[in-house]
Amino acid sequence: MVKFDASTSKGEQTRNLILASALELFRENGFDQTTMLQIAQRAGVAKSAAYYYFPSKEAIVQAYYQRIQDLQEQQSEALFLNASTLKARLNVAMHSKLDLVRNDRNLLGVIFRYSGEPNHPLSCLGPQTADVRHRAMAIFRRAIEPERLPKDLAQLLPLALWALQMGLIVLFLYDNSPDQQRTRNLADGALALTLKLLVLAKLPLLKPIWTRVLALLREADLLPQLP
Amino acid sequence: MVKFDASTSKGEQTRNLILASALELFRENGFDQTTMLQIAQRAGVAKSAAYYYFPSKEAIVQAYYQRIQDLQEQQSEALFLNASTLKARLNVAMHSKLDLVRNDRNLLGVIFRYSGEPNHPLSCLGPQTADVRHRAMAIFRRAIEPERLPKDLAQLLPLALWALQMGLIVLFLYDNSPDQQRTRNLADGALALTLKLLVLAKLPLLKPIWTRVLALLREADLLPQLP
DNA sequence: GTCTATATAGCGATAGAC
DNA sequence: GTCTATCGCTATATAGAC
Repeated sequence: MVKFDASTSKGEQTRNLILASALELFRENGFDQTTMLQIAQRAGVAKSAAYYYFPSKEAIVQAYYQRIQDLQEQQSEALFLNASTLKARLNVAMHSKLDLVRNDRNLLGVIFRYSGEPNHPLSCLGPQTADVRHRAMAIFRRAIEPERLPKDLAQLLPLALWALQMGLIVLFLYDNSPDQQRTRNLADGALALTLKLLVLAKLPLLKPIWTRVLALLREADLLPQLP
Repeated sequence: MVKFDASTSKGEQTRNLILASALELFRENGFDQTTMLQIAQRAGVAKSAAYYYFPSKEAIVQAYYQRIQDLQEQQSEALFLNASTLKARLNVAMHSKLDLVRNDRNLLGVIFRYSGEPNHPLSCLGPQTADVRHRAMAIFRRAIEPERLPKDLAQLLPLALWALQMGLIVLFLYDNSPDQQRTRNLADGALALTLKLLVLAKLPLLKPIWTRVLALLREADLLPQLP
């Protein structure tokens, strides 16, 4: 039977407790240095209880990342209200994610562990994580929604901006400049350039280039075919 | 004292034996299903001997990847001799790597495991793997060498093409079309587009775009500063 | 459905042989 | 420098309690 208040059911509470304990320990001692036993002990449960809720230590980080995505959805929705230009909205969509993970750069890298293994359930590019991936793209879709863009660009942009964001997150993890300012500047510059390219895209000289890019991506099955 | 014939010294032989045994087992049973004990047993040594030569199971895959890089250097050098156009040379540089890993797609994904962890010795973007990374870029540098390209483009292209190659390799791992033809076509299309953009780059309309891209990458410390 | 106690197998470290 | 024997610790599976 479905619980009415699943968010605070007994199981959900225990799960949250384990997640919170794990994040504390990860932040204190690092991911690899933390053991499942420590996590369970801090949460006051048996080790096997932790495995009941999370199939692996890495799965805890995946749960953390889903929570980040929840938060980004809430925050960006609020920030969009005060963002009147496309530029402002793209900046919100791009930077709000970086803002949320700013203090967890050590932790976040674990998300990428199985990116080269298509069959692993935690592959950040695999079918099992499609939900959080599509939700991240949806935020970019919301950002460009008010504009009157051609259909194919409206289709391409969320994917392209999501890919840019993933790349920037990786750079963010490697960035040792103060407050990762280098990555922030690159994000700003890349978005400004995107806007410039959107304008130039209409010119007859560049139109065939755009057409080719879109055709290529469709052939590679990276974009859904147009109806 | 330095050995004269290091490639066939006792240690090197054992190391090669362990590497070969590991690759056999990885291909037979998969990376995760294979244990260090199995590897050592097939090589006829103690488990701790395997750990003497390779600090971890993942490090064996890294050694495999370095060997692939060796082979690509030899092969591309030979193939360059018959490649007279820039297009042909770029195709050699891009496809020869894919050709070499074609049958090890399960294995290869492991090299991306620590891509989000800058301090891990096996991070494919970290300082400890810079050598193989720079060697991969050098092949693209050799491919464009005969052309008379402006200095900044000659600097940008090896990095950009290497990044493209890394992306294509990931796609290659996820590509379930026959012989990964989808990825091959995307590689061809992306290279053709690159050539087109090189031509258009000289136009006054696009010159400022190029300048901006280069400035952005320099600011982000992704390209070495010009003298 | 939620959780525990127990068991196993593998990683990786260490001390030391040759 | 090359390699072995051994050991502690951890991840994770399983059987079953409530």
